Amino acid sequence: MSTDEKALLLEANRINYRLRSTFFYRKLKEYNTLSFPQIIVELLSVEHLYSWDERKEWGIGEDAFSYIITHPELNLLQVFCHPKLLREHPRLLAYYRNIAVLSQKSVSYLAKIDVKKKENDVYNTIPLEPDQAIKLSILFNEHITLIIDSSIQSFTERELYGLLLTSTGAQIDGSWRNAIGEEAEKVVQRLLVNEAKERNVLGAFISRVGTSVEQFNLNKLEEQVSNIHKYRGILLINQTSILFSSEPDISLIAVNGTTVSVIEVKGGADPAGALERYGAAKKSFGEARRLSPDVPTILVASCITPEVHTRISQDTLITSYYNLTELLSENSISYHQFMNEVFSLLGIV
DNA sequence: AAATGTAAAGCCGCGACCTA
DNA sequence: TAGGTCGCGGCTTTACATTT
Repeated sequence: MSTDEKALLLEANRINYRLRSTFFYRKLKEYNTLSFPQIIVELLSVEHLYSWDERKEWGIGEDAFSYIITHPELNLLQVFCHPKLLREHPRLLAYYRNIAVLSQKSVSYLAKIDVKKKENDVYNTIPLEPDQAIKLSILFNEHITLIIDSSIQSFTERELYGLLLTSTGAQIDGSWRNAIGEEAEKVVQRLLVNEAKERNVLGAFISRVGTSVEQFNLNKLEEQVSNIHKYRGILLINQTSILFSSEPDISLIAVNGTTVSVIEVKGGADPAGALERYGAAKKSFGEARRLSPDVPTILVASCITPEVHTRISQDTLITSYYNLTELLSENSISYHQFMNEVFSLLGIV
């Protein structure tokens, strides 16, 4: 790797990790994680209105139960999930799930229940069915019982909140991984739209909702480009179009509706993940080639290791490759190469 | 038949670990 | 040490089912 490339990579990493820091902070607020303990404390005033007689059926271990009930600062509602409470306040699903250190994905695997919608349901419009409340309580309580038992009579309130936060951190991390890929796709989409405008070939935007189109209007362009997620593509004045989707991320569509080329964007910058992203791109391109055997495929990736580079250059599945970081630097050679390739595939010189 | 709801599969990757 | 491999997170799309 040249010193230039090293500097480029370093700068890209610096930007990415700065974004990651603020992303975590933003998500922590968005998930309302810190408000849960307060909500629980408020509920403690009605704790006597909840019976724990059936605790055995709810997955609560007897040792853990007696430990909590005799603990000076921990309360039952704080630690164990009560099915009635869960039905009354479905949003607290997120609290008990994280106390039990279960991911949304794990709950969907283990209890076959999609908790995401219910956790985000601020207005309590989605009811939680009785059997679901029981099922979830059992799962959560079994896990928190495991944790308390493993602590050997030393579990504290601070540790309880520690669990809440670490589990939430894992969730935010997963969300971040999505955001990386999404953002990289959008970056390339915006580049294409702007270039289309520069070349005076931008005809209209295709809206994601319904079938509406928005005629190209210079005054609205800036807003449209910053809200690129609202659009599923653009129409060009030579009656071709560029479509944004997933798998492939971007498709170039000919006058007759056939796909002239597919573009896959990989935003991840971690060298350790280079081969994996290469594999993912191959998978996407494989599908495109299956549908039309000779279609040119273009890979845009942030980080390619030497090993992956040699594989790409020998791989007929990938027609051409561009470095995303290079593409983004002002007036770079690869930017022009990329744009020339894309627009000539669309019949624009 | 159209609209809406739900489950499954696929996509977005990272960090830890391990090896050449 | 670089980077290949593994396992895991969330989110979106797709396929299928159900309701209107």
